[in-house]
Amino acid sequence: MKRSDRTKAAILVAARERFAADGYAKATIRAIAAQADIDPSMVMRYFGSKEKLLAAAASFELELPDLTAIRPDSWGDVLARHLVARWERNDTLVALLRVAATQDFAAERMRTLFAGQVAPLVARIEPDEKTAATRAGLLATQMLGLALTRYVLELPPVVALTTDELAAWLSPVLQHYLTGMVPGSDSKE
Amino acid sequence: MKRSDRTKAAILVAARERFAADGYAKATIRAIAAQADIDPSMVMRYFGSKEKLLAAAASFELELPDLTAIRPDSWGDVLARHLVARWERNDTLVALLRVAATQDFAAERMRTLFAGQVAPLVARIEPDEKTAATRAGLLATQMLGLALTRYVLELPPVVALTTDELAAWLSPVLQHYLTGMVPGSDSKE
DNA sequence: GTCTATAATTCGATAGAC
DNA sequence: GTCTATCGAATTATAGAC
Repeated sequence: MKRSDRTKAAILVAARERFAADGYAKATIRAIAAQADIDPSMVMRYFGSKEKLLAAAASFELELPDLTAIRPDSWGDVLARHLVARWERNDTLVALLRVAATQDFAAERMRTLFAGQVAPLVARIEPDEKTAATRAGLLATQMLGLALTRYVLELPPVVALTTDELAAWLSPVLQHYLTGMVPGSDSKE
Repeated sequence: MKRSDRTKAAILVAARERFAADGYAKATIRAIAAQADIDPSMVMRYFGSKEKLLAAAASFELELPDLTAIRPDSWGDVLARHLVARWERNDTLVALLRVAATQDFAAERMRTLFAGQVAPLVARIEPDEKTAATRAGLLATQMLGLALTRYVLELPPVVALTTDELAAWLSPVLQHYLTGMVPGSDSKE
């Protein structure tokens, strides 16, 4: 374990915090370096550019549960609990979300993350390809909407909820998106 | 109707478009002025500062329907149709949402808009004050999540949905947040 | 009312000493 | 590896000519 590795790790931690708190433009390399207590030029030396620094700092795995190993009627419940727990105080997610609101390359990264991790999960339980993509997209509207209102906009009533209450409210919604009838054929899940 | 009024209106239109497309930092006064085909100094003359320009450009009414005039079991449906229709191609909303992701004063504005327009709507159909605030907050997670994924992140499956399909999917979710049982007392709506 | 010129900052990135 | 110094570019905002 070299000294440089520890320095790089410290930079990444500070970068996540600054990007998550301030977004891309306001999170300056100078501010990130100051928080990591190193020289700003070291950031450039190790990561090449600000954009590459963000790419390194905002890379992560959702580590979604395998729904095929679970009873279908508890999919929403399991997924809600998992995501709420996994996202609580997660600078990496908030950093990516905040930056993606203004930087195209970060939004593209978010789309890639969605296509690579959320869509495949749903594809394994929904045979129709187009329907699977739709269900995954709807899941994203609710989950990213939660992250946005709770961690970025910080709407008071959303912040006030406990993770247990959140999971309880979200569970039937995710279940609806995963198993609900597709509009056109009318019925209820 | 003075020339100056037309100029101000043109600036506001251009500002909404630039803020909605680029966020706060990248939407420069120069770029906004160029799009409105006027001199950058005129923007300062009329609005004083960039922050005041955003405040003027991102002010709007949600014009939510009065749910007390509607049968309770169609609340979700009416609200879903209304919001989906009202938000389609709405630069003002997207501008505020995008800027709120990085600028504290815009996030505060979003919280004010929520507290002033969404919360009161729910308060009229939910007697318990705390529960009403929670329901309103949950509504916001889904509706702002839709705006985020469809208009800002542009997740392909979410963009691909028609407004009718969207309303059909969202309707039971909004109904759940408006009328569903509060976690703790278990039952279904 | 409109525009030019520029002040005052700030930032990402680079060059090079040690 | 680490730091100083600085370049070049871009920004908001202002002062003032016409």
